[in-house]
Amino acid sequence: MAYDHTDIEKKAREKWAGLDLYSTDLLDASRELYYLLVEFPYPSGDLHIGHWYAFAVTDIYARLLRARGKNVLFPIGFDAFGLPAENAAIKNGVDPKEWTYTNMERMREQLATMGASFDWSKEVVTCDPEYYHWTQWLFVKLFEHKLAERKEAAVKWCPKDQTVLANEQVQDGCCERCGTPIEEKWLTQWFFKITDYAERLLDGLETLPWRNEIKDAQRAWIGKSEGAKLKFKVQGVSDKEIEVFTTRPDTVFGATYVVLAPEHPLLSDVGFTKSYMNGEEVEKYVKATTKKTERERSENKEKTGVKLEGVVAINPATKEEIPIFIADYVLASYGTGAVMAVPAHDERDFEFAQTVIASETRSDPQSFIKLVVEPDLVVVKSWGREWINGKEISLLDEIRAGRYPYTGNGTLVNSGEFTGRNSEEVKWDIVKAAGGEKTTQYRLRDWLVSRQRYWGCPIPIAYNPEGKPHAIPPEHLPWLLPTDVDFLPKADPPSAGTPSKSPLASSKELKERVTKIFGEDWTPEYDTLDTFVDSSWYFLRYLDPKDSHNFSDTAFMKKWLPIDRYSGGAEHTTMHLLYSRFFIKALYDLALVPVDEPYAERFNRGIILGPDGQKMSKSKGNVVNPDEFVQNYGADAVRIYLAFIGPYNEPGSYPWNLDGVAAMRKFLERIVRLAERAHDTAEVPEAIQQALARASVKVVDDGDRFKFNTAVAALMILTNELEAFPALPKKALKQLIVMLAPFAPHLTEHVWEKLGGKGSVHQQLWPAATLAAVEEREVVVQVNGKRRGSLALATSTSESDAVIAARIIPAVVAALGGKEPVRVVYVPGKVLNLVVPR
RNA sequence: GGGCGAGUAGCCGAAUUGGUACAGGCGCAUGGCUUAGGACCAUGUCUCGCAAGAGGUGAGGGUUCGAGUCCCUCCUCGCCCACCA
Repeated sequence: MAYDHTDIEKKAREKWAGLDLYSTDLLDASRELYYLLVEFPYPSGDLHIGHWYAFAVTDIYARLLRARGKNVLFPIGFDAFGLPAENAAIKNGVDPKEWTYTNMERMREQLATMGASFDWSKEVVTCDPEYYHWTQWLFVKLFEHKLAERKEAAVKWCPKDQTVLANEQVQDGCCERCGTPIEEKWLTQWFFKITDYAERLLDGLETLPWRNEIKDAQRAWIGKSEGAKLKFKVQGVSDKEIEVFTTRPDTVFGATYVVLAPEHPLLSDVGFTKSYMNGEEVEKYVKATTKKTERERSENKEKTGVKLEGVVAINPATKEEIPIFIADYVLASYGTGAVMAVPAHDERDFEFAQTVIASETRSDPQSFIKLVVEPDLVVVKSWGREWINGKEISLLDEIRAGRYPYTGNGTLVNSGEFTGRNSEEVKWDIVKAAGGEKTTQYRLRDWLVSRQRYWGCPIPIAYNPEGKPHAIPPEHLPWLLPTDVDFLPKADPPSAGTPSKSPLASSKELKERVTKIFGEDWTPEYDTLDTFVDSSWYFLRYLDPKDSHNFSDTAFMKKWLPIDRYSGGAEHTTMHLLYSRFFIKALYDLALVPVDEPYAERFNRGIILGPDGQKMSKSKGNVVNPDEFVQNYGADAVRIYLAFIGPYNEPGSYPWNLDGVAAMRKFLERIVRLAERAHDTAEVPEAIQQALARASVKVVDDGDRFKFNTAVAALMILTNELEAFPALPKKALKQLIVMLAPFAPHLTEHVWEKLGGKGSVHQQLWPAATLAAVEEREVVVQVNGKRRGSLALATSTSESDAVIAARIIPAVVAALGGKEPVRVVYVPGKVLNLVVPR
């Protein structure tokens, strides 16, 4: 029986299609329901190794679950809006829609060659009006409940893609998509109020059984910090005050100046700007910093800033007059965009005092360093010595001399009535005394969802003549993406208050549509939605993608949610995963979905490296093309290899071994040969039954843990064991084939037929594992923890009987050296340790 | 700089709760079969040792009858965040 994989795979797929094997009957509750989700792909055009790793391996689990009698929903679709389609349009003049749909067609065919058992009848395509109709409907719901709102804020801008980006989409100060250094702008944009849910997003993590890496990454991203808002009155301009956020209000007595971010709103407040004399210099600095990319701002270690001349703020604790600066080390987008500077107790403020203050005020920077917290002597004792400038000096002396910022807690000094108290203990009393209020800040920013791009879901909003946004009424949804549009991005970035330069602004049809519905002087929203909005709810739509009355079916949602297991990439931890958790929580509050966490389990898979152990990249020339291997060795060999390459339950990185797929091919060929010599014997020998049962249990356990590497190893061991039997019953071999079927769906279908199996191998139930209660197990006998022999003992053997048996072993007798054990440690079935005095 | 994770053979990796360290695969070696084979089969493959045995999971220490697994210090690598007040 030759193994012609091309022919075998083609025939197997035709057979499955004929039997309609993978359509899920959502109403069939006679079996246990299981919703297995894998992140849907972007239709980039070609299936690469990452796609195979994502879909083929998750498919193994879908098939395992079905074999175990579960009613499995394993859907697929396309995250089809997005920048690459539009960029292709700009570059090659093709219609983004055509580009996208052509790619999807190709990818459907390619996905089929994997042997993936997706239920295509529930396919979801986010750029179909039937889908984005409901994205828009959900947007309107959020808008009506003030969870979607327009506001002015410091936002990230990509000068190449000509669009704003969400905070999460900036990596290393660069645009996630194109790598261009991003700029910060102050703009009016649409936001989802994810910060309202910060606390609940944190709470929800407590009960989720996800791996800690994922939960910790989300916690870090949300970045909760407890602190206080304090108000610094501006002297001379009575109604102005500068509000700062600090996590260390206990150091307020040491605040010797205040710093505003260059984008701080006060700097565009006429009442305030006329209060200082060096307006020109300030404006120059502001302009210079806003021009800088975020990367330039953070890479430049040297701090810069300008003092506002002729105006001072009042420290609310000391009532002293202190200078005001602007400096770009203060972020406009965090806290209040202003900080109180305590150079004695904050490294950044200390550095600023050493450099900028020295040059800006012509006074001794030391006069700004006011010690208010002294390290407790206990602390100093344990780490109190440091080498500074090559000399060993008491750190306490350095701190007292103002030559070293001390950022820990300790005893307050120079702090009025609080002097002598513990800084941590009186922190909140100081807030009260200074007239401030306790607040919690989050690193998480509201989710910016507007994009100045064409190929996205149109935001279903129109503006009245006063510029107030109104939702497009439901009867006009889907709010279609116009086609009479010039995609080319406009050169100038938008600025606050100016009309949008988005591609949609060039559509006459869109404007006419708005005029017709709302009247003259009304204008459409020209921005489109971030594609992460599309993907925040797609898994709800899978339940009934053709429903034209609802975004999803309530009865189905009650049955099938939450998703049992979600398989995806680690790169989505702080983006998609966080966004969709927020989205579901918001919809839960609006009573639209029955659960407030979407995913019961989440598994982040790893990545496949090139054969050289480096990340695959065209420039390194180490890209592995899966098609080549599929052609030479078959899809099944590639599937098994990917399952075998490493544990799927942790986001490690695994180098592609050039001989690996060939090895799996050899394994499959051994299976074929094994099938050829199987007999119609009626009885399956006990030893074979046990080998089958061991594999059956192991594969199920490992599968549930997403450890397909050891599951494959178990099947290899089983194959080795079966090969050793001269007479192989077909019955036994069929069980091996059923267990191998999830991994190698095509070949096993072929072999199943050859063995005379009925129907499809994929309709067979998992072999019941009747592991004989093993009476005897090998027990290791140790003397003082050293292995001295072993015994085959029933698990029911008592400790004293075990000791008697052990004391007959010569090596044990020798090791005991005539001494009596003073202690015996006996773990039945595992170990017997005799402890003697040394 | 901060957070998280990981270091086991020539390579990828096994080792559910602390209980025989290195399963399975690759690679390599020897032999068989063969006109030949990069096919297939068999055997071997952590180190030292003829053997009995001893040592061995990045380094050092600790807890324990017993540590790859737990604790402390350090080193290296990876990922994420990064002037977040």
